[in-house]
Amino acid sequence: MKLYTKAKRRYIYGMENSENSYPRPIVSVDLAIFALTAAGLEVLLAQRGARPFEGDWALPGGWIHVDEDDDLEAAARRVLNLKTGIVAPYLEQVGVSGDAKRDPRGWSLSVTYMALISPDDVTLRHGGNMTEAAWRPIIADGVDGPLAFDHAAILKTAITRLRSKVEYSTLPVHLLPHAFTLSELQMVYERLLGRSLDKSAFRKRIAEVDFIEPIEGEMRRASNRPAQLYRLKQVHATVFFDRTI
Amino acid sequence: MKLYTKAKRRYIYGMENSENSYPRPIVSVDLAIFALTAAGLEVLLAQRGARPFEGDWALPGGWIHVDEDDDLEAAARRVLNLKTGIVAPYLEQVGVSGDAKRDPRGWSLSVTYMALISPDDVTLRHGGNMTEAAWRPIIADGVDGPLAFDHAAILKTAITRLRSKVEYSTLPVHLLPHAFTLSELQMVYERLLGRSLDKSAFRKRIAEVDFIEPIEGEMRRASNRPAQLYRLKQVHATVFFDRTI
DNA sequence: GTAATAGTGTCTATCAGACACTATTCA
DNA sequence: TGAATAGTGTCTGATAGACACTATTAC
Repeated sequence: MKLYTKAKRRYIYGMENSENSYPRPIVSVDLAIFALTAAGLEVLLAQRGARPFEGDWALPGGWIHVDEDDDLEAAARRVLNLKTGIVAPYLEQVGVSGDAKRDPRGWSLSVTYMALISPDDVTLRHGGNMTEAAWRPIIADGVDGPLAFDHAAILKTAITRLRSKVEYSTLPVHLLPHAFTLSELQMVYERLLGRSLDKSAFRKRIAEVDFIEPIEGEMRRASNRPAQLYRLKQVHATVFFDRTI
Repeated sequence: MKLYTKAKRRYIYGMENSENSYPRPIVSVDLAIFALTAAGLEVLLAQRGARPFEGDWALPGGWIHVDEDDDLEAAARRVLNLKTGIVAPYLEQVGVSGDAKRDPRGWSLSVTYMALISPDDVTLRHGGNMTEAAWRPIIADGVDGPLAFDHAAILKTAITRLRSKVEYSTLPVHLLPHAFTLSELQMVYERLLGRSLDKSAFRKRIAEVDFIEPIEGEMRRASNRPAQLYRLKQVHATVFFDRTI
């Protein structure tokens, strides 16, 4: 899709410093929202209600509202809240995808954020240019079936990022609700990694990075020994181990 | 800088699916180009020859040329070649910075790439909207003196990314020329980390990740025992250690 | 008491790093 | 031979992980 001839582009280029009339790419913010449910790791997808790719599934996203969003992260948080009702989850920029062909409307950018949420906290919403939203299980490096735009590639990048951080960081804690036990935290790691961990070694590792604290007097009770409930010490500090969990 | 009233924006929003006439942010591609010289780790800066921030120093960058650049990385490579003459160095997307205020011309995005190059390979060039280019030493988390836009923050992110990868990956090899000795590679790590490494342990680590190979028959000669020269096995495969180097 | 899970202690095989050693060139 | 750096071997203190143990609740 060639909007300008080279000569025309050069002319505009010469003006860029005064008025910046250089042709601008389209920019959207898209989210890979992950949750760990009974079915395993899942991602939230939205069915598109408008062209292009009408009826196809895609990562939920939207345009930047230049008069409303202070910055990129604010735009991502707005989209997240619009789709899930969640206000303050873990949100991390994954990267940008941009080329001439990913969107038939022209040269476009997608700024991708990854969100980790607890399924308990979500209220799915839809509207705007999406007709439906649904959780879809992660299989291998993506989901079953095609996605709109280059969202399959974007999702793969986000999954890779998530998996690599599971091995080396405290990031998975954001998939749990506010209060959780050490056994629950260990299970999150085990399910994401697909292997079992030694309880003693796991607790040693968690203790030495010191990112959670017991909630005084609060216990998870069942028909066995009660378990201490923990919470994050500081919500936004992801700690990295110097080796595998 | 409010270009549209809320009502106006909503009207345009309604059209987005047919013609995407939603207001678009400005997008630039900026580079943090690192090299390890006699003076230490340095970054290439360009002095701006046009408003805004005329005369200030900035990361070299440019606009996306929608009729010329196939994708974001192509745009970054074009800018890199324009400034340094280098064709195929290590290039990695660091992230996007975007908000309403970083550029006085309006809501803008900067897609940042980090490049690692060998100082031997560079031929500095300037022209276009930059008057001069210069290598500036990295001090702590940035350079001495202010930078245009939010480039100081962007540079800080790139430096952090580089430092974290030095500890855990084979990435520093890209700061060396095509052929290098193991002692030279170790020195690169030592200078970047600011601490000395044990030769035996270092070589064990390098050997086990298997990313370089000896160049048959080629040796670095001086007035001592000659050293085997090595090269990267596959240029674009950065290997990660499962612990600190 | 039993069942079930929480939480802790100990022992060992492994290995990263310290250090010393040998190798190979030039002058 | 001496100087200088390349390259290798060995030993040990630290520790990750295996495994067994104790603790505390419901019933």
